[in-house]
Amino acid sequence: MSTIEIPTKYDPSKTEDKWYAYWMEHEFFRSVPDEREPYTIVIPPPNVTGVLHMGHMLNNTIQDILVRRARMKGKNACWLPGTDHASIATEARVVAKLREQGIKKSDLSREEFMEHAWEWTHKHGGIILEQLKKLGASCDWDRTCFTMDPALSESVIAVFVDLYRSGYIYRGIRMVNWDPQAKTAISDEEVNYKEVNSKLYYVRYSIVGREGDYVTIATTRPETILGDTAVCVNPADPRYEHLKGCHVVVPMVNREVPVIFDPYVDMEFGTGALKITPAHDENDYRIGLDHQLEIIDIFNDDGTLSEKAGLFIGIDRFKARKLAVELLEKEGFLVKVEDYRNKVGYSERTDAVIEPKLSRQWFMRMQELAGPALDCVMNDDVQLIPAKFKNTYRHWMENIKDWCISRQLWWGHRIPAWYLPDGQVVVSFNEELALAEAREITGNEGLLLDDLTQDEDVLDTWFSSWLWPISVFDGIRNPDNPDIKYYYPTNDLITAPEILFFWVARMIIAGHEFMGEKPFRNVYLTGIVRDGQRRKMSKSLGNSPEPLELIAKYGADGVRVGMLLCSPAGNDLLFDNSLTEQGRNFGNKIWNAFRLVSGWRVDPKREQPETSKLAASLFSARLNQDISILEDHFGKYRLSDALMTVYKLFWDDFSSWYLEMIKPGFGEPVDPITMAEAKSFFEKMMLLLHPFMPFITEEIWQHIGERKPGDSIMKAQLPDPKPVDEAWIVRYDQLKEVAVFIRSVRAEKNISPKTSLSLHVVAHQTTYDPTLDPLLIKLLNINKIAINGTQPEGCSSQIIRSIEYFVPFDQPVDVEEELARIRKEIDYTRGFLQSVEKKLANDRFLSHASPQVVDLEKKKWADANAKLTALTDTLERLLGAEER
RNA sequence: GGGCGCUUAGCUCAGCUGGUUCAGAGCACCUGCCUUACAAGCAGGGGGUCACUGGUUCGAAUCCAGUAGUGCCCA
Repeated sequence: MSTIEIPTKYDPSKTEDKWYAYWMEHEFFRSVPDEREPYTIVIPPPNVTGVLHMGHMLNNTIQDILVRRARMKGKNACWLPGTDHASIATEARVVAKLREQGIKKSDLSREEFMEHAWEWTHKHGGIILEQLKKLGASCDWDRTCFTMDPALSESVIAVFVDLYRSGYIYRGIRMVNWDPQAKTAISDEEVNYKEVNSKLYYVRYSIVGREGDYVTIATTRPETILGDTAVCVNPADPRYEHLKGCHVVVPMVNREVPVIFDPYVDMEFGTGALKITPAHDENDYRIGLDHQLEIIDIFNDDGTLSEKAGLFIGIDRFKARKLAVELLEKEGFLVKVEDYRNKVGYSERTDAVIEPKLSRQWFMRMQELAGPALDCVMNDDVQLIPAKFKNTYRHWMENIKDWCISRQLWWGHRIPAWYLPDGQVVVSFNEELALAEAREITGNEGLLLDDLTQDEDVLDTWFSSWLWPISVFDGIRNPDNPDIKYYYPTNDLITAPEILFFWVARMIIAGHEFMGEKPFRNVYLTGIVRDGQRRKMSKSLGNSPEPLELIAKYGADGVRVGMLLCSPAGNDLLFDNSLTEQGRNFGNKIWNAFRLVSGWRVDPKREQPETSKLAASLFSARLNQDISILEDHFGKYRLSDALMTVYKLFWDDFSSWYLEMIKPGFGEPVDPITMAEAKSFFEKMMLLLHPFMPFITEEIWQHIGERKPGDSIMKAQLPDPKPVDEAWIVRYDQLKEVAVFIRSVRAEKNISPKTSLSLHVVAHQTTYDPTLDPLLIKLLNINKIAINGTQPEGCSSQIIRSIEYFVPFDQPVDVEEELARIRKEIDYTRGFLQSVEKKLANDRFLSHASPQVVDLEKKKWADANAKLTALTDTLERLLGAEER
């Protein structure tokens, strides 16, 4: 093959789809339990409503790298994909879509609505997984799961029944975060608090029996005055001592309510008097319970005011706030209004302002279950990467609250609880079993299915995803099946720190509770993808590139490299297109190296030149060294560093050094041994790069050796780390330094690379190793190397590790400049030598420091001393030259 | 308000249990090159009081305390 046939630019669009189809066709992603060691990742299931965004790109690139690497290390790798039904988000989408068609949810029966929802899911649910294929994701697609698949749904119901029967699940009245738009309770974790500009209204309440006397309270929510059932002050507050036993009149509704005393009230805030609305504030509710206050719920489920409010009935809460302020002002109760900044909770799903609301919900007791889940993270049985998240994790687990698991929605797993006519509840796997149980507990054999009413609510989506690593292998229903026994516990979980608590922690809890074993060994927490201004990338901000367009422009390999270059674990990554550009450029570099090698003509009779033999020894040593470094980086999940290691290995050591060393002269053929070595090195590097850049490496791997149909780089084994020959590494580094010296001399003195130079070498207090001389001659256009001869006139010199190198040239030397440079170096070396001598003369250093450190200092002294001698020699020579 | 983390080159970050000439990498920048794989490239180069102050130590970017700035979690 000649270079003319291969284009000079690599075009990913010509290879990526082709190889993905090939991998699929040959089922290389498929995993079936066998005798090999398993390596398992379950995907964090994206929402069915979702489309691929930059966060997914990062997250799935990392998963694919780990899976592909494990596969190439001989493990039976299984990456299990799937999606999540996302109750609130999906239901909101479906409701919105129906509304567009003029259909109201309330006009539909539950069954009809579910049909629409399923239709929507079937149409859109798989999109994101299809997009992942463009990225090169090597998931076992045959195992794709959905949280509402029959098997997974049954698992969820079974777990609910089990936990109910063992007393962990209960029904209770609590203050919940109510989303009036979605008309459902949501969990604490789904509330985003944002700081907003609001107003603090000062309102006075007249005191019963004391005409003209008032107590003034401050509130940000004057509309909730309608639900006030007390005014509270701190018992230690002297300003309000006289109110003991008094009642006040709630403005607008003219309700008489007591003044109560509770140390909860902050005397510094506002006026020190607090209005109490037990139905609409968590703390007020608690105070209300303590003081046995009346509870008046003034809101409907949609956030409008209810009849209980007495005023503004049917009006939205924000509109009602305005009206309340107007009314208060008109009636003379409004004292003043101040600007105020406070934090307001918004629904993560609908962005509606959360309304704290009392309601009857299903809860799960968490404290006891959390114990093992906390321990296993603290003792690294489950390892968090980076470990800094252990602190946050502990803090949360030690203060864990009961989990509100019911949602007032239709889309999701309906709570398997049935109510009897007398209000009793039975929890069971299905209607029939529930009926049987109902008959048993009531003793009424005449009960019929129609007498039972199933709970209307569905379960929190996390109540199914917390089982994900188990239920995808059917471990809840069939704990002894071969899949769960083989793949569980999984190895790595790759996810975002944002869901450490409400997903990761709960999975760990579920793992211990239902499997008696952690669900995964390592949790790699990725950063958040941000733009250059550190803003989170989002659709609404419009600052996020469209992932598929990026892939089309730079290739999946380029995008993968770009994502990874800026993503140390746990750190946010500031994404910029220039990074993907760097990734694309790297692909092009690989491509052109391939063009070069594949363009060489082999002459089978040609002997291998000494230079190529040396080059192989050097590169082989470096390769082995980097393979070990890679092992280390992967072991610590430093994927960015791992990539950078291979990046530099390929670009610098392989392309810039090795290929230049073995490159045949223009028009000349290459010998068969060198060609074979070059191809073998190239192939090894494709293997090392494959997890990062699956497509280009497959393309080149297929061309660089003899392949049969069905062969793939995916099935090849990664090279194992071998002992590194340090002697070659030392020679290699010395060679590089000498080369840089000679090149900079050429650059400074404007000497063309075509002009041949001679090199003079003087070894100071050491022996010169001439092994690599042939390479110096070839790489740097040197015509001869003179060792320890007379020092030539008119030359540049440099000392590299006690060896002094001289490059003579025809032009006159600027002696003054040389002298200044040498003197500067002498000063520096003297200073350094002195600091070392000071250490060595210090008894306390000698007695405290370890022997290795002392030896090291002695060696530093010897090296510096040798260098100083050489520098002084040079100085004297230059001074001599100047005198003449 | 409580808890946790961070601050190293213009940018993004490494720097493991204090000890090489320890101050690093990539990108960006500057200079010179269309050298027969690659200008999506090649060669060379500049750039930092390791946030500040104090302490421990023979020795501190590294350990400790305080200060300032900044971020996250919880309330």
